[in-house]
Amino acid sequence: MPAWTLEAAGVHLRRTLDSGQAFRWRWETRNGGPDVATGIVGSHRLRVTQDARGVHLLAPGTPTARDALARYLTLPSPDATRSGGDAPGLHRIEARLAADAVLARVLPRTHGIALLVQDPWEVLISFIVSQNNNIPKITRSIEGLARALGAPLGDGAYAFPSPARLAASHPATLRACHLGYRAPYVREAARRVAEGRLDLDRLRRIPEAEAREALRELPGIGDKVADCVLLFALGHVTTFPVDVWVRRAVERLYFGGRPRPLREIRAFARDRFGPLAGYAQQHLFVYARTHLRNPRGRDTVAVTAPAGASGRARARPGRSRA
DNA sequence: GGGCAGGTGTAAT
DNA sequence: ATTACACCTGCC
Repeated sequence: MPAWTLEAAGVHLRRTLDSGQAFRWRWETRNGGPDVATGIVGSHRLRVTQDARGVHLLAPGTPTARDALARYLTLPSPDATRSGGDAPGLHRIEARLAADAVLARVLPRTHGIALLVQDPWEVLISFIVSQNNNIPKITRSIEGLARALGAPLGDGAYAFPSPARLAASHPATLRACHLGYRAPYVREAARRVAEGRLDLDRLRRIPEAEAREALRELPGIGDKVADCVLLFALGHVTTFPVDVWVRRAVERLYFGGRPRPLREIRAFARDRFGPLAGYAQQHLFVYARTHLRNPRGRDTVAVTAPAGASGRARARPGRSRA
């Protein structure tokens, strides 16, 4: 009962936390009640759930934990970008997205995805680890880093390690986290941040393109990882990271399944979605993960079919992620 | 067991 | 300026 509640209008908590932005949330299913998620945000181990009234923070009940959750779930706005002003809210954002005929058919299956406001340092390392990798293994590597180098938070939870701790870590420690060839990338990023050669907070305040360039200076960071950091942590919500899933979705839903060069997909997204590109990307990603798992499938009809034919889900059962 | 997974760097045109 | 290939590792 001592839950503190956040209205979070229009947010689908589970979809949001499972939408590939964050790697530190675990769900437990409870029969008889709503599912509960436990996640590490900064130095807090948060337990949250959602019902019709909103998102409830079950524990801990401290003011700092509340602040951390509130900030985490504050929608980065494409309009008010860095000048303050009114945030549009998720309903309004999705209404605007639905002006796109394809997204209008995607949204019924993906609505409620919020962009989180995460710690840039954690996101940087997490997405370096994500390259040419899969989600379960990324999750284990991040968990391993936290366990080995992060501050203990109680109940077997550990904060994400600081740049200094990671920079000073022993190679064997990183090896035990199964980073593979990404280990040197992680180490170098940690060094640069720890030594102040890369100022992540500064990247919030400069134009997206400049921030991207700065991130790409780091070894092991290309457009995709840089874009993820810009979008998921630095408030540059017009960014459109293109991974294999988003690429698949765009090719399938907008280009009749024809392969397109990466640069074309990026340009297409800019033109088509403008300031809402970041949100559009999340919906396309989640849609692809749940409905386009078969690389050669023909499930484009589910979304691109004429108006009368929509409605019934055409998706195969498919695996859902752990 | 070769191929693939939320890419990137490098060496070839 | 594009295109191919290798790469840690775990899983099928």
